[in-house]
Amino acid sequence: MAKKENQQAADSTEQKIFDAAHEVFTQKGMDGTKMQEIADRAGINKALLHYYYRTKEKLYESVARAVISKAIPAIRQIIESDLPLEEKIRRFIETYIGIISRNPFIPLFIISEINKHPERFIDSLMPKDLPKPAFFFRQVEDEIAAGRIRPIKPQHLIVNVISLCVFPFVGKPMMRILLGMSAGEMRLFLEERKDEVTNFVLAALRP
Amino acid sequence: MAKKENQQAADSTEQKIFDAAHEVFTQKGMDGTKMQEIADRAGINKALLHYYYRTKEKLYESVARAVISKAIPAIRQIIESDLPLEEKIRRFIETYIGIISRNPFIPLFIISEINKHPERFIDSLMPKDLPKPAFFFRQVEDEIAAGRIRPIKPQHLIVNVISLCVFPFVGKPMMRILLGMSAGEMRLFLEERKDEVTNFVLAALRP
DNA sequence: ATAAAGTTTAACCGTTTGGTCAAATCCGGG
DNA sequence: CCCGGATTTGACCAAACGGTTAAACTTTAT
Repeated sequence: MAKKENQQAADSTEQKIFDAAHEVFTQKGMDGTKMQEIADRAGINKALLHYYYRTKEKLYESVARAVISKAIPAIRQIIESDLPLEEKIRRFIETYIGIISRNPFIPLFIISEINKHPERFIDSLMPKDLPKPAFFFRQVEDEIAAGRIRPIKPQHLIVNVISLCVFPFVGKPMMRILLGMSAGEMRLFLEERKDEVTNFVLAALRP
Repeated sequence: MAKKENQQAADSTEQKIFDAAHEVFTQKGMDGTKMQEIADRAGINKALLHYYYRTKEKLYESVARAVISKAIPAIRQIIESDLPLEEKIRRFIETYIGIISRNPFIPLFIISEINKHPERFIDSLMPKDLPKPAFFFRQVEDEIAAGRIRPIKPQHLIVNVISLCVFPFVGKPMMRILLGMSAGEMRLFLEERKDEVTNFVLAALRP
């Protein structure tokens, strides 16, 4: 009982650090983040960062792993499921946009990380359980062969769908400027994305 | 004549600094770039960075302005031209993907900058001559009214086109992992994007 | 109650960083 | 050649930065 409370207290400091680091790293990246800032945000002494996480690098990797793993399982389940293709595409779009809406830092963080430190991403951050799109590709090809969708390379299709889901969130500030929208208008616009992307993709696939 | 040579020598040091800064800033961002590194890359004494550009911030802004302005004029000309809609979309895709292919750092740089420092972007880096999409929007609406394309909100259309053009380049390392491609295969894949995006968009617009 | 283990603190460390400054050097014109 | 302006150099600066350390404090186990 007393041991359990202590465990929670230890978890609490470690968790405080993690949460603060999560906020600052996702906002300012690795280089722009100072350890003192994380400590300030967590309301603790900076030395504790090293007590619990040893180095800045390791703290960053912990956060990065958590960020990266936030999206993978649900996406993987859909990609590898045996739902009919159209239903799969609908589900993918709905799920992916849902996840990104609730965690808008994810795409930019991952993209930034993988572009700046490809080796680190591949060597230690990349999840082992990435979705395998082979079944999806076969589905696309079967639908093409059956004449139910127009011919398209499956690789391009999946890249198109991902692009349409992700980029408006990544490029949101710029889209907003280009479209001359207020913050409220932009929020509404992004809420429409699920339907708009689904309709666009399915329309593009008509034979 | 002799004065001209001196002018060129001055330009040469300033240009050397700019070119080196361009390389390092676009790769490592503002926070990850050290002034000594730029000086090393330019083969000059670090104090010259301050002689010519005063501060790191000003040097960064010079580079950022150049990066941002690389894409705008050609894009703007197309968006605001009175080409027929289908031709406009073809031209836009071809031009935009062409620019990004030759300058793959542009999207990530701009996205990173605008997400990390929106005020700086809006206050001092944003070009005054951004494309105004109003005419494009009217064209889309006219084509819908005439039954030549299927109904779609013009704002979503332009965001879709931009997303399809840009994101595969921004997310290239991740796409490559997902698709299990070699570097050579990925290059070929990106070369196909012009046609694939054009076909996809035009297919999506069929009535 | 006591000792051991765990956690926290605050001062400190060496290195790095953007920037400064005065002297040296270069250049062009008279 | 001399002079003044422009450019370059190399040493230096203070602050920032990730990290260390030993002592103090807290918690746990006996």
